[in-house]
Amino acid sequence: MPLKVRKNHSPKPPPSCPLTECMGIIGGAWTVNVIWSLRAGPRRFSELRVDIPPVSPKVLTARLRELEARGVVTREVKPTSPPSVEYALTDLGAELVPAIEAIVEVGHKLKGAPDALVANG
Amino acid sequence: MPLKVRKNHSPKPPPSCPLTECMGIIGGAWTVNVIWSLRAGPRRFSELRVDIPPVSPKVLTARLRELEARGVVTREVKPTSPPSVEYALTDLGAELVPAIEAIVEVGHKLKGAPDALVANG
DNA sequence: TATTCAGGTTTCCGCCTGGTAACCTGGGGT
DNA sequence: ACCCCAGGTTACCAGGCGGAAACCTGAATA
Repeated sequence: MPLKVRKNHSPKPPPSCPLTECMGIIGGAWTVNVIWSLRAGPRRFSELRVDIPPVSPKVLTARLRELEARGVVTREVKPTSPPSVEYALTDLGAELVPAIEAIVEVGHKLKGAPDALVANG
Repeated sequence: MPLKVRKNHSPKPPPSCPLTECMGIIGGAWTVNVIWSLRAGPRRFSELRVDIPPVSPKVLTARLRELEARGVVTREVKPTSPPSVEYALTDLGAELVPAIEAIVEVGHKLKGAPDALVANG
């Protein structure tokens, strides 16, 4: 038996790099899509699910909670029946929108074929 | 025995979303750091390793190959001895720099504590 | 002959991430 | 009495993704 050492041994080397730190957030699956979806105004949980069909409720919840904890989005429960929950970008979150716009822009121009590797002399 | 189905079954559902597609690239570990490191001019493999100490050669190679295949960086072998290899951003790659700048900007302002989650009623 | 140096490649292995599916809560409608 | 809806939560599970370490090539240098 090889003795598994838990990796939570020390509190973790600080990223100390704002780039790495921020990528730790927006790097999660569907995170940028959520922010993108919120750029035009507040949106409810189930609306986000429609905007981003492949996201599962589990992951969507996880992303929204992370973004809320980091101050990127707000969460507001409306006392309707059934209660609905609105998510919106904070000012901080709004700062990410131009970044994501640039990413989308590049996305449009990307060559889609990783197979192009083999074809070039 | 539960019958493992290979996932390469069909050529893959097209991302069809430029955002998701582009995140597929820059989402890889250290990718943004590489682009960030190249923003001020061309850089050799071992210089990048110095710029980004925690990156392993395996991963650095993988990232550079991907970025090259997608037209984000160029790779040029200089016939010195030993031969050195210079990587540089393409025009397309340069488009990502402002995006990454915005990400860095947000990174500076992020609250660092995910543990803040538990403390709230 | 051995070493160094650049720029990788290869193998192995563990973790974390994300997908799937089932379940939950509470009020309102019929 | 029952179901539905919103907005989740939970348990389980696979595999991809990245870290670590060892190895490789060819020319120049000691």
